[in-house]
Amino acid sequence: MSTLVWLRHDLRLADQPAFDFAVRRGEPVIPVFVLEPPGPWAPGGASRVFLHDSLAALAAALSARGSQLVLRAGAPQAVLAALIRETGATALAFNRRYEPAGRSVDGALFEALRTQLEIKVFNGSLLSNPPDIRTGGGGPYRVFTPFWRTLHAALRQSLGAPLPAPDRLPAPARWPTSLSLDELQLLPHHAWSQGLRERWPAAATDAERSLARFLEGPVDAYGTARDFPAEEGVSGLSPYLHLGQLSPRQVWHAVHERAAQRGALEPSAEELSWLRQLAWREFAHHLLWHYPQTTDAPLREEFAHFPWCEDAAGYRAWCRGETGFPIVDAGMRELWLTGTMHNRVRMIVASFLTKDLGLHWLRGATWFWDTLVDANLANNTLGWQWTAGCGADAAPYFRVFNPVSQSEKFDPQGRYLARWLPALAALSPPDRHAPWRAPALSLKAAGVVLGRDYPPPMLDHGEARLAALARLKQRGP
DNA sequence: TGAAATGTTGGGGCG
DNA sequence: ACGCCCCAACATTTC
Repeated sequence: MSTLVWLRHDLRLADQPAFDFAVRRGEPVIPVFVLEPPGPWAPGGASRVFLHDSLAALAAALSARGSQLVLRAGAPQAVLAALIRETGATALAFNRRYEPAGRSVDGALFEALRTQLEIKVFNGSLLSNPPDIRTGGGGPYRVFTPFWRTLHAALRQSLGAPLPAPDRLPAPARWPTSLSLDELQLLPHHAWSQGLRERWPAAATDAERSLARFLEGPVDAYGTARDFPAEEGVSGLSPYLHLGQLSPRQVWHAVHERAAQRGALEPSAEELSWLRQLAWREFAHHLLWHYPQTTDAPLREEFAHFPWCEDAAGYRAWCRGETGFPIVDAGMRELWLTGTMHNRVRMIVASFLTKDLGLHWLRGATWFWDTLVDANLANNTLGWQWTAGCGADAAPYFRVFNPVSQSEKFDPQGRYLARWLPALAALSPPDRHAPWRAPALSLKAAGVVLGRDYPPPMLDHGEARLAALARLKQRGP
């Protein structure tokens, strides 16, 4: 007699509906993580590293509460069926996941095992269950703003307080065998991952600390500061929201608590502009739930046969941060070194890939998938389709970012550029945005030789923009 | 959650 | 005083 809790994107103890159910049930609780065989959109390199550290942190938190984390590998249905036999478990609890591959695994597993034991499925990673948010006509939303209005109204009605973490988890008399964390082989053999491991400590307490820091002050300037990648203007919570060190409900609740503490009935405009970003995450999952094919296919039909370019050398330069456009290269190097990129810069590099280089948005999505610590299929899909213009509520086709003016506008002091492109740090801030335009004397004084210390621009943005507009204009059936 | 081209306005220099 | 040009600053349109 025991309860299995199958963990996936909910690696925490607080506000964890599956754990809450299991503890209330009063029988021994066996937390288990199953490393699944690779399939489409299986976690990429950076995600696996973060998963490794996250599992280690969760195991530590569990053992501090008299429990353990059981690690297994294989197809979940077979693995859990075996575990049920070994432990005599009478119930299985887990929190829903929303990406297509996970849904089909979970659905088949539910049907196969439901006759053997009680199975409870909860919502642990979203503020709302996708099928519950509907337009007046009963269909899914495809535009963000009306989605946000409806979601906000629904949460005002029904979102409860987060569940407390259990003090202790009742342990079974005998623990089932577990693989060691190293046996999951989530870490690469080379040393690349050290930077991102330092940048992203993986415990739930680390996530809570980040949230607290953000609510300490930065949230009050979020609306404008969030656009400046050199500032500490964003929360940096996305990896934790992805693996579940923090639940969106905890975040929502913390903001409302903050407002209540100063006697306000509603969050401030700045606080709301941040919660709005959390709603974009909801919207992405809502779309992926209703349009599961969009991980690989454009949501808008007229893009099905779009003439994307082939440019292997261009793609390589983009990936490596060697395009010669500093804001693009700085972002791509931040990504490689830390496993994240500031959101403003994500839009700029994505526009460069899909518009200036004309490459298929899936090329970008795939690279992000492998390198982002916060890689999340719903967010990644929405973001790339939005930029490419083929998604829901997408950027109009003519919206092409100018990498130089964006850099001048959002990194006016060139501090972000200098941080990630040390070769340009000796240039005066105005010269960093477009070093090929800098006076020869300035380059000389800074000891910068284009082509040696930093590449010349790989294309002419003005021409690339016109070519992109021409391709986009004549798209369609 | 763009940018560039084009249009409009108004101040100032100047003959 | 007046008309003319230039151009910055801002607004509108177009891609």
